[in-house]
Amino acid sequence: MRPWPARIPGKGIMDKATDNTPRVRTRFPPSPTGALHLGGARTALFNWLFARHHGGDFVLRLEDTDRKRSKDEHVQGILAAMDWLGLDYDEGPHYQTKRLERYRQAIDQMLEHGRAYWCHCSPEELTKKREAAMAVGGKPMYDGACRDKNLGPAPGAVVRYKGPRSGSTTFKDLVKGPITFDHKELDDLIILRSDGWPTYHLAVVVDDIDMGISHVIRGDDHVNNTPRQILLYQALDAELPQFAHVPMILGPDKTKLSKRHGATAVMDYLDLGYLPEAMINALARLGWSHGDQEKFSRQELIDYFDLNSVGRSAAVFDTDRLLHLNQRYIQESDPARLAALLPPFLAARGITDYDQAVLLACLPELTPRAKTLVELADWAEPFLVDEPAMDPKAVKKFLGPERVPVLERVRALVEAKGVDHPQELEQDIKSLAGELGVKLGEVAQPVRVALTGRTFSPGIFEVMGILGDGRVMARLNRALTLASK
RNA sequence: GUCCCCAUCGUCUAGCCAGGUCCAGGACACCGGCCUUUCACGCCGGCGACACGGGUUCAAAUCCCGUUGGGGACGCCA
Repeated sequence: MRPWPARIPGKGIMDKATDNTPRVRTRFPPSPTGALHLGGARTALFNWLFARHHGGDFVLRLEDTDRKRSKDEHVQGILAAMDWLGLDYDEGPHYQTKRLERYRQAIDQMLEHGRAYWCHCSPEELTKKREAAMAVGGKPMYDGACRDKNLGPAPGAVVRYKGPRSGSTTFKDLVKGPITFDHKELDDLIILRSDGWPTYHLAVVVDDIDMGISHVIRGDDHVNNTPRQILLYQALDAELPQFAHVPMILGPDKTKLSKRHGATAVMDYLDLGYLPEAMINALARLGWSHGDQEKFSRQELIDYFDLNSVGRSAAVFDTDRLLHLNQRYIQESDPARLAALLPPFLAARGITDYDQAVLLACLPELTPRAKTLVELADWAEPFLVDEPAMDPKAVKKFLGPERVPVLERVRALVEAKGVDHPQELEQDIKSLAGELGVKLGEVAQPVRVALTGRTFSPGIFEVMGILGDGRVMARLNRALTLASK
């Protein structure tokens, strides 16, 4: 039995007066200390899907209380990545740095109720204690030195939450089931830093309370934080949201995905020639499944997504699967859209001035062959430049003097009939091969190299049709010159 | 070290909650074949897993316990 209704109609559809079910509201709270990476993107996607599935709201919040590492360029990058993936938000972005007063007020409230206290321990002392505890094989926890000293504010002082010393906290994780932590495992965490800014734990809880978040869906690495945060909700006399912890995304070596695993930022994949829908699909299937279905449209994802189908174990991000998905999405993409996406990839190869009509015409022949936009640009190159680069190996093998007679016969055929009727041309060239007593390949390969400079390409008759009489003749002549010497 | 979590083909996973229909299904990758003017696409086939040990049961991939292995968390980062 799900703790929330299977279906909550969208905004304005249901009469609010009769709807006493709290509205589903999820959030994605990245910290702008780096680019949006795959794990974060998937967390964002799951929150987005959950909200969309239930007709609720998706809130974006930038957790920028780490004044040293937060950078505006990173918030721009994160916003761009969200946009690329099509993860639109109903609210935000909110910035924690703009809510400082509210955090201080919450901390004051806890101080007044005796649920927090000032601590004057120095970072150095704490580090020393932590190391000492580790050395003896214990869990490095704050020993509560200032807990009962009744200290007041002072330069360098911090505020700590005064947690229970006994008992335990249990929460029902929507993905993992019930999880219990003994309070003895928890120490008095800092909620206000000496620099006057709140810490993550305090800010996240206050924000989620204020923003009416109903479901906190986040990475596995936060399970340990959950009991501490639940205690904070209670210290603030607030209602608890539901928690769902999705498993980590691992690198090929099965450790937490990080920069050393290569392309881990979402936007890396834009540059690598991936389509956002392929990325979305791949991310969705990492840890979540819907029977044996592998490929999902955005709407299907929204319709089918549910936390019950999220797996409990960590998963390795498999770029081969992403690549395969990308290929399939490219195959079914509208040529016009692909043509619009291609310029940067073409430009990377020095192709900036080309015939748009030719691009559009060759795309249908190219999409079954390209797995990425980078590859697609590579396949398109011979069609878009005046004189395609000739692969030396291909020339050596197929454009020697012995090929001159064949090429001349082909040139004569093209000259006589043109390339507007590929089928007829195909028949003629097949007859030619028959007449010469050779296999079609003996004719086709030299022609292919002549036309594209490479030994592989779409069918040569298709190539001719796309190139048109003029270009075909020019390339045939060029090849003949090359073969003659 | 302590705490928490996890455990089905190389990888992503279905099946597990409601035990038998599973000598475990799909997908990616890989291998072979077909198609074929090249390269692809497509199609057909192959390889390949219930971590281990106990228990419960007529029956366990499915339930319980333990072991082992892996991951995560232990910050005035989030």
